[in-house]
Amino acid sequence: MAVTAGAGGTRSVPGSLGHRTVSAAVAEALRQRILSGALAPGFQLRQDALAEEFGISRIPIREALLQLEAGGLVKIVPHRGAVVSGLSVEEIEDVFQLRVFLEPQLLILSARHLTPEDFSELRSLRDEYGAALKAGRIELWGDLNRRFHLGLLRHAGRPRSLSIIAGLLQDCDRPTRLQLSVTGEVARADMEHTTILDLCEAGEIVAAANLLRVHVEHAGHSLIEIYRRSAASAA
Amino acid sequence: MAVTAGAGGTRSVPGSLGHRTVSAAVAEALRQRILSGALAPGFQLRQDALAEEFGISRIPIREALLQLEAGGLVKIVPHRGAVVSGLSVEEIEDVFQLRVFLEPQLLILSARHLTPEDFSELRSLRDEYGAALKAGRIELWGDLNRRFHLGLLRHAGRPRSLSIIAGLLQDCDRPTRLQLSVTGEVARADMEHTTILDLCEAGEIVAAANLLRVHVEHAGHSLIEIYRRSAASAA
DNA sequence: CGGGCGCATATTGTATACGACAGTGGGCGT
DNA sequence: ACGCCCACTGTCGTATACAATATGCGCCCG
Repeated sequence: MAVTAGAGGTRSVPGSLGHRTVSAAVAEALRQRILSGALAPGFQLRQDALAEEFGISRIPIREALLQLEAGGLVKIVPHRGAVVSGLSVEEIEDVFQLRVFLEPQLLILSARHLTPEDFSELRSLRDEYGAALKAGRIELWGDLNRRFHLGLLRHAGRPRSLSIIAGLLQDCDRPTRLQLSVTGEVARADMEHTTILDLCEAGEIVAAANLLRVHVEHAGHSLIEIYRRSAASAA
Repeated sequence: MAVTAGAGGTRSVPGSLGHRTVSAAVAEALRQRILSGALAPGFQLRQDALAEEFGISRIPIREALLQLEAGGLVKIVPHRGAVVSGLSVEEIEDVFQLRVFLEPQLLILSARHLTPEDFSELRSLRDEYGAALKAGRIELWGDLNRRFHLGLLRHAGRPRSLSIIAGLLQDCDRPTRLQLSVTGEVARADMEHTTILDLCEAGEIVAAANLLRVHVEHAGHSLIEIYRRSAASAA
């Protein structure tokens, strides 16, 4: 369909991109905007405006918003529209506490089943992460971090836990990115990732799990510390 | 809207019900059907058929399906429709391990903040539960159990954990209901609920948390035991 | 002069209609 | 005879059009 509408004007729906449906593409685009902070928490998303901007009708917009609501990125109130949802300090603390408990546990289950291919993939993710760090490509950081963590835990045989962690990682990502002047933290994370990987490959699974726990704990404390100072936004 | 279409036939959308939109009502109706087992895992949901059955157009159906996919009840494949998703034994084990881990922890945080009103509400839920048990109203069981558990944990100050547990409880519900000839288990659960409530009210928080852990553990083991025997369905 | 009611408007929710994709069966070529 | 290509069919995805609902403002009444 897409490109018949020359009328639409200024737009850029990446139908060319790998997505199979327009609504999925829009969902992805909006997700990026929200995670990147371009759309601040509390911002109201109006269907008409989005539809016009993307040069499409409101139906795919609505379905995209539904998908985002599933991921907790927006909140939809019937007849009143969708607003970008933010996380309170309380919620962030909760998210990190869950990660601290769940991730090491899964790593212990998963580590012994990591294959050489897994290690190679994880190393390449870590390399990309380091490269993104050096290049200052902040917008890549969250996704790479997420894929790294999930890759580590992939073989734990706990599918539900894994999908929960995926959600937690995504929710960590946004507030983290907002206060990302702390590149020191990211560099530290990079080093810790490497060490965790080495420990896993060496069979030092418990040590790896402990380091992972510390790694997440530290990231959480650091983020909450920063978050508390700029006590402005609310949910 | 709705009722202009007398043509539809077997109408059942309860617009009278508290729902504010049709799609939400449809989502709820389908959720009930799936959780009650009326729609078996693997069943393909065709939008046309559902639209005709409810006497509405496909749009609210689509949005309802999106919402269900968010809750993990169905899986949507682009251009190929939605199928009811089932849980593998592996997933059920995971769900119960998560509950065993999370619920006692939250109870310890929540118990001391339960108000007299909370206790009164929880007792009345427990009473309803017992009444449903005696009356054999199986379809009420899951919802009451869910509300009871969530009510206990309400004041833990861990919003994200709470919503995760809500999802876990929902996912427990369906497989549990399928094999519900084990009324003995339900009766046992009823007694344990009462004891947990008493312990909380008496301030024996740790004891309550321990009993809650045992309660969930037992329910999990029992369900998995049964589930393994009738090893038929898959995800 | 203040408070409650009703209309106007903006936005969302739903219906209908059309175009597009995946799966399938028959016809054709080799 | 076997395999490939093409048109067909069923279903989904999206566009357009209409109806319903929430909000803000002005007006009437107390």
